[in-house]
Amino acid sequence: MTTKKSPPTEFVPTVADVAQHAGVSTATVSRCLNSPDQVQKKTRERVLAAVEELGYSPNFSARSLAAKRTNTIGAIIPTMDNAIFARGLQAFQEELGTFGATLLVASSGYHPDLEAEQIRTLIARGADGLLLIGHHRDPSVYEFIDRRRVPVMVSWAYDPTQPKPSVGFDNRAAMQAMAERVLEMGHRHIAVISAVQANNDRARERVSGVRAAFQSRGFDDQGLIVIETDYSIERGGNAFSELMTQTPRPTAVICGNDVLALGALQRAQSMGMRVPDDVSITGFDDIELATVTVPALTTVHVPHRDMGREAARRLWQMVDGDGPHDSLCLPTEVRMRGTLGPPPAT
Amino acid sequence: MTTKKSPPTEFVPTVADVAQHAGVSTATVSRCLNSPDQVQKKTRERVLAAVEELGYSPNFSARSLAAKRTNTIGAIIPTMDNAIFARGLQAFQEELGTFGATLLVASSGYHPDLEAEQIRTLIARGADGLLLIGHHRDPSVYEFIDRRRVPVMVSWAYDPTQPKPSVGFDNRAAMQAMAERVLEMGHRHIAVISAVQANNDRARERVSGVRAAFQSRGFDDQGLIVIETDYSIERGGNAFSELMTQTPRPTAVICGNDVLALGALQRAQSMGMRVPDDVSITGFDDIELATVTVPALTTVHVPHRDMGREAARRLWQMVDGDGPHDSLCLPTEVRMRGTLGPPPAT
DNA sequence: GGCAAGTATGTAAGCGCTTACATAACAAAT
DNA sequence: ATTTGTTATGTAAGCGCTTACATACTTGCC
Repeated sequence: MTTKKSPPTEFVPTVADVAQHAGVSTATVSRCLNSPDQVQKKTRERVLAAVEELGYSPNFSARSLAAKRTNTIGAIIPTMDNAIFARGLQAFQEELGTFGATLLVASSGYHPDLEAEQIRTLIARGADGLLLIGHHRDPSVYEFIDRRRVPVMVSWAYDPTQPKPSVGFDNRAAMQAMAERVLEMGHRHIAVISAVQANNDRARERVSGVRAAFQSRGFDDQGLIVIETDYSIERGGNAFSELMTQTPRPTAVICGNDVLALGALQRAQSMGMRVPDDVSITGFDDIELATVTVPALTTVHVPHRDMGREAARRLWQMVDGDGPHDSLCLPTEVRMRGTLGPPPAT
Repeated sequence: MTTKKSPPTEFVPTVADVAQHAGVSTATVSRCLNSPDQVQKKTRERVLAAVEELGYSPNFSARSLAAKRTNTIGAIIPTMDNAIFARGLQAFQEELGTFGATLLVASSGYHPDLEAEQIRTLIARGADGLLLIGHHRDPSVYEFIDRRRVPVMVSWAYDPTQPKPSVGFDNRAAMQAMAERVLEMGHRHIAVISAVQANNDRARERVSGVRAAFQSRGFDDQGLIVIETDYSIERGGNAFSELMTQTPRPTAVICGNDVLALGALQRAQSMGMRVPDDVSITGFDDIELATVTVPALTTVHVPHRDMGREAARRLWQMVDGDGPHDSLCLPTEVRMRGTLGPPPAT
């Protein structure tokens, strides 16, 4: 039940009210709020007192309309469902906060069309800059963005040959390192559970990293089984089940991310298989959950927080008018934990 | 490296451009976009063609400034870190989408001051309505909200005696049902790992639900141990460790949510305890992970999606000017899975 | 044919803010 | 005392849109 206890009379103060209250012009009030050192200390204090007293807070729409600037950054991530992007985005947001900028997040569900629409929406909403995940998208999308002169930062990927700057990591090299560890353990029957590679350059790079490992170690990658599936715990489990019906049965399953790996691990256990004795499983991302499973997940650690922070810094510099920026590649690292071991003796 | 391939000349069309292009006035263009049936079919088609051709999309700031409406709903959740709010919020967002509204999300980190600030920010940004988690907050916050005449919907809680309408569930009754099951299993030494109860009415209600269960079953709740901690897997684990040092050692640990329970479960296992043979553990929320642990988590299922959807519908009705709304209480349900069993024979 | 009652479109006044430019106030230099 | 330069504040023109009101055009009916 809503008790409509007669609310206090609606009065939302505007600059004009503050100006009158402080005995100055609206311009001075505006300056007090936006570039305080342009106004004399004494005046400033008077204005700020008026602001306080009236409970004034500037109207965002009016401000953005006049200033042609929203102090808002848009980010479009593939999904909020799992924790993969959470930590990096959190750091991104925190860093933006130190510049007085706000973050607007949208998720595309790994769907290119939806992503394009979200980009349009965020730009229409006046986003001063955009954070996008991965380089791959339709050229028309980039055309639209360039037309509106909106700075873009790409993250969760690193490719200096692409037109947009990125702060990320080398998905291919990272996965190659992981796959090499798997090969070194003695595994020869290896399978990959990957995200759908179409429209996802990170997934493609990771699979190609596995192949690169085979080559670098002098093996043939013809026999490598790759299953593509959506990211979810259950899908990971299903893919794992499918893999276990193959002959020869893979002794190691390399997963495109931790969520998939979690699903595989859980399925293995509920199938009565011991990990890593009967089968090895590896992940990618090193989300919090990876340390909590039993055994803990062997995975590729990604410096999510550093990545988010640095992406925010550089993107904001671009927004603030500084010239184009170089890309930055952050180091990843294989975290050996409990799910990778030598193949079974058989 | 950023290749600044000379971008196409910047030209962002405005209503005036579209109007001229279609040979009508700006008012007509505006009407075409906002209330299409007010304009004749023939004219409308002409205008829409111009819109298409110029790639026009209305400036959000200008539109909100003029219309005094943003079609934006703000939501402030305690945390994005774990999955607890993800599903409900997703449904909330989807439902809003069907009304043409957008969602702005902020997180407060369970901190009342931060939450108050976020509320101010969202209102300054012109949010037409607000989704808040739980009823409890400082009266001055509600005063501010009422002054601005911003409709508020409370969720993840249900209390029809509170001034703001809510769409949620009865935290107390839900937890009472769970605790009764635990008691029925024969447990007498029971501990609770709760979120910090200060400023969190949901946590308080849940603990009080456990006590209510003791009473309803004719037991004394004096011996009930309650540990408060932040929500995180690790904190849950630490709390669990601490509980296991108590004498008599609890045979069942009721957790305030699934994340805490997950931490407890994992810690139990890494301590070499068998669940539920040596100790029972229960959760709350039924997030995806709860079904994936081994054994799967016995927990309280909350209809997150229904809750989100219904909250969106009702909040939007309030925004659209319909009168005050009743609160809605959704049913919860104890999901018996693998982590609750009878106490050990000893 | 003329009038009332619609219906479709145009005109123009803001919405609340920022900011280029104008002005005022003052200090330093002549 | 006048000029010049510097700094602090004021004036007012928009930013791109919506919408109340005015106007023009239909149509139906006596």
